[in-house]
Amino acid sequence: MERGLDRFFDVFLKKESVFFDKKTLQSTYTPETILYRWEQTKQIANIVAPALKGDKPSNIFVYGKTGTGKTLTLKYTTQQLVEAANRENINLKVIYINCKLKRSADTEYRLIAQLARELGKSIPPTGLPTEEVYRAFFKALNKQKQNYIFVLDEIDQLVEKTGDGALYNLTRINEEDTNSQISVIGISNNIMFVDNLDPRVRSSLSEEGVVFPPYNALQIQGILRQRAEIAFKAGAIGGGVIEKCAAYAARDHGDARRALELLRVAGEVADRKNTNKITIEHIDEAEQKIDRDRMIDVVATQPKQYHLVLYSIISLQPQRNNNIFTGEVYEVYRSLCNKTNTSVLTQRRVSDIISEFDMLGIVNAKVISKGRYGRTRDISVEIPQNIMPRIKTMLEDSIHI
DNA sequence: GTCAATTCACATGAAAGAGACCACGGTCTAGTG
DNA sequence: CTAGACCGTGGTCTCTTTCATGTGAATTGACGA
Repeated sequence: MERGLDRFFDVFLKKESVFFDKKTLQSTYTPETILYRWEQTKQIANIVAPALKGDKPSNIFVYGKTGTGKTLTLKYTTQQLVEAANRENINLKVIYINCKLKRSADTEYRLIAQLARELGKSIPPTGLPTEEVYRAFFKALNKQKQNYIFVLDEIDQLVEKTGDGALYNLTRINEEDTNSQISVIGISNNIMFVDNLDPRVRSSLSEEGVVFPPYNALQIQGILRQRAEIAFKAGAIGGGVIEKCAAYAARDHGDARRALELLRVAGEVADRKNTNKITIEHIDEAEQKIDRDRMIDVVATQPKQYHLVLYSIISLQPQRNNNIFTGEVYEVYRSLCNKTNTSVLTQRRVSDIISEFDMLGIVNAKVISKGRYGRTRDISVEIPQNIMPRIKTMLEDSIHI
């Protein structure tokens, strides 16, 4: 036994890998040059440049689908700006905040608390009135004369969840008598969200707008090549591999992040198969693997009640051949709850849970009208057959059947 | 046969409640000089 | 006298319930041809 494991590790260590340095394929990696985004970089630089003279730059609204380089470009541009400001001895601070991160900045309280923390205040995660946090925040702003740029990533998430109150207050700070001036750069991948904004917030936030169009297939190829040069050993990429990765991603609204992930996983697949060249087949496999892993992960991290609902849907699937209605799901769910001694949620809630599964892509739930026989959701399961057994046992484990 | 009214089975929205978690200020207690 | 334990109040946040309102087409039933 021990000998066998010895050999295993030996083999593992000696095993050739197609990778040279994987990190360039990770989404956190910042390349030295950002491809195909010169136009946007220039625009943003132009808008924020007045900060170097101590003026307040206009607020910016940045829009673009996921994986179009928004965050990357913005981080790069603001970093350059800060460096320039330091050279000129200008007081300028850029604070980047991602509003989507759970328990970090996804509510008004947490956003302001996070900002205040960045300014050196220590704010408890909860327990204080929001006003109190605002006071602390303003005090920190006023402590010294300084210009701030707040970059709020995924700002649409914040507004969707908690309204535009925080933005309203932020954009109004300059009207008040403060030592510091602040500019807000809002990043969103949803254009429609500005429509639901208070008109004052909207006009103030979108003083300037910058749009990040999706990459086309050729551009994605360029990006992949740039990264692959460092990520893989020479000759590790078979013919047509880059092209195929790019094609997959371009089909899906030009998401470069997806393309990079695809390439990385394809490399891992190749490694596992002990080949030293990535081929087109590996990409197909990688694509499936990504989808499967993602779905398994999503299901696994749902809470128990969700598992009960999903299990109800899945157990209805064979007999009803994918024409499952909310009422039926609820019936099964209720008896399941009784069987497993779990508290029963209302149908209202279960209805919401089902639509959340829909959004996660685990089921497809379309609202249909059956005329005289009412309105309901037409639910069908979207879990691929080859991972169904795993999902099922996972659910059964979770709900103790 | 045609057309408007009816009706079903939920969907969808808004508001409020429950419970977990937490800060703050005041009061109590025990230890110290 | 003071530091720390303890408690009540009031705050946020998530998940949930309650109450109210909306909705689209199959069905129904009145009507006229």
